[in-house]
Amino acid sequence: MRPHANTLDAQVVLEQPASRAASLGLRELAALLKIDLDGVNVDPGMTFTLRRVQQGAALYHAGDQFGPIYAIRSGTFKCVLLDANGSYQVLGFPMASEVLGLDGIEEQHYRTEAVALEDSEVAIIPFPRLAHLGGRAGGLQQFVYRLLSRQLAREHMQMWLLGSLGAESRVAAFLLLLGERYAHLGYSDTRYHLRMTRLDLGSFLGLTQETVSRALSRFHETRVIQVHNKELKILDAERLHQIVANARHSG
Amino acid sequence: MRPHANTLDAQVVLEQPASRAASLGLRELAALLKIDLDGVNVDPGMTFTLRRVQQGAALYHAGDQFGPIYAIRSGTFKCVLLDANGSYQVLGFPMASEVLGLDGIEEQHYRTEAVALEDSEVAIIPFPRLAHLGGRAGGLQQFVYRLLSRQLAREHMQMWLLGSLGAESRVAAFLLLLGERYAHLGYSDTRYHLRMTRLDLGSFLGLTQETVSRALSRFHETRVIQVHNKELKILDAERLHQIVANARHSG
DNA sequence: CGCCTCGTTGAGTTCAATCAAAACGGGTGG
DNA sequence: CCACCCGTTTTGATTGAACTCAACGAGGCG
Repeated sequence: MRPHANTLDAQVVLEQPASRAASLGLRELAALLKIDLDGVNVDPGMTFTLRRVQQGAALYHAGDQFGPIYAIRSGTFKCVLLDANGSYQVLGFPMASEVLGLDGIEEQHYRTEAVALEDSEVAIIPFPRLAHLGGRAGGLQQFVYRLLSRQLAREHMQMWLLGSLGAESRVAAFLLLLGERYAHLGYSDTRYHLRMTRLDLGSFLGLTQETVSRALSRFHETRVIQVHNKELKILDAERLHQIVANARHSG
Repeated sequence: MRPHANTLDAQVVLEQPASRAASLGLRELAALLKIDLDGVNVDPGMTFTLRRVQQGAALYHAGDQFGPIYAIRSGTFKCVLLDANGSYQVLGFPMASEVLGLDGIEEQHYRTEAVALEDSEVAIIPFPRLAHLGGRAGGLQQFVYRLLSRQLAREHMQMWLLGSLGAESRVAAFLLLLGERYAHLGYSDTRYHLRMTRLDLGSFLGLTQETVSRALSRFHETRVIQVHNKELKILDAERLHQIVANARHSG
């Protein structure tokens, strides 16, 4: 109908015998994801169930118990991070050959919501089962999975920060997050050393060094923080949280 | 000297007998990374070498052959994405208990540069060796590693886009990237369907729907693209690339 | 047909970048 | 110890880009 088709047509599967219609072999999955399995001994009998998702439906919701991850066979999704107060940040538009649900590994529940933008089809990859395979090295493998997942979650927060906060809110959020990280290491969360220059901080926050400096000065004047060079002390964490909540385009 | 110390002091290691000074056991590493290994059978003899990095030195450079990943034992780093034309984007400031180098797995070379912001210490995790463990399930494991790594690389690009491009550049970059993704799936890279609303696109790009719409209209007027609702055609990809190069604060 | 969401366009305003210059701080060498 | 230099930080004035508010047009669906 349209002059150009943009979906991997579901017919491909539908027209196959019914017995094969609802699953995918490991090699097919690897081909779909463009991952090379040469030299690896794989169980040829391993199959992955397919699942249809119609337009507007969510594959999983934020906060759902972590289960499988999903390889997209056809269609398009949007991945959305939902803020507490109802605002939302789109993190990406995964399409065929990409994977959904990876960010849930560490916390054991999905952190985002995946909504189909058109009728789509995904292969279900039972991640938990996968992770328990691999005998002696199994522990190490999970190790790394979690590290990677953690990193993903961190970057999602960063995208949220860059995508939906104004300049002062970004600086405020950064100060609070850095405090949390120091607290996690056993240090004070209200008094610490900024180890980076204003320029680096600006680059990280998507701001110029002047804007960063001005934000810090303003916070200092209003007694929210106390800052001298790289030495920083948070005086009113509550106010910082309020400033973060005053996002720019977030209602 | 300072009223509050913010570094995990290197003395902790230095003061131990020399034979133990330069390495870390698996359980210690897990503790450092705050990862639970309970119930997992681990090789207690497995150790990880420590490495010092002094302030200003790079642990690895962008483009280096991928080797180990690094767990930070003490200190602070900055992770920098270097653009072709010299501009740079800071992706994060990893500290103790976090991990460096994960984004290199998929492409087999590090995509970022990790510079120490203070004298620091890292544990070397020989990732390639790790990935080859795990017999029958080894293939699947690598499978997932790559997926995660890919995702990380994608989000780094997104952070670069949000952090250092102006509104029109963001839209232009998005259109080109989407074209590449469609090309990767075997479709036209110059003519495709936008499956998301302007609102979602705006959220993703850190812009309002109006700004997105205006950018598209402008591109349409100047014959760079042709757009009607969600139907899109790129007429002058070269010009789009130029627009992306005209970043806002980029060097 | 009427409703509703989505998209476009315009006018006015705000916020952060830019340009410019001065103050500061740490390090070096006289 | 002081003078100097460098990179960093701060502050000010101005500009411009993107947001906001508001209205209208177009398409989809019951």
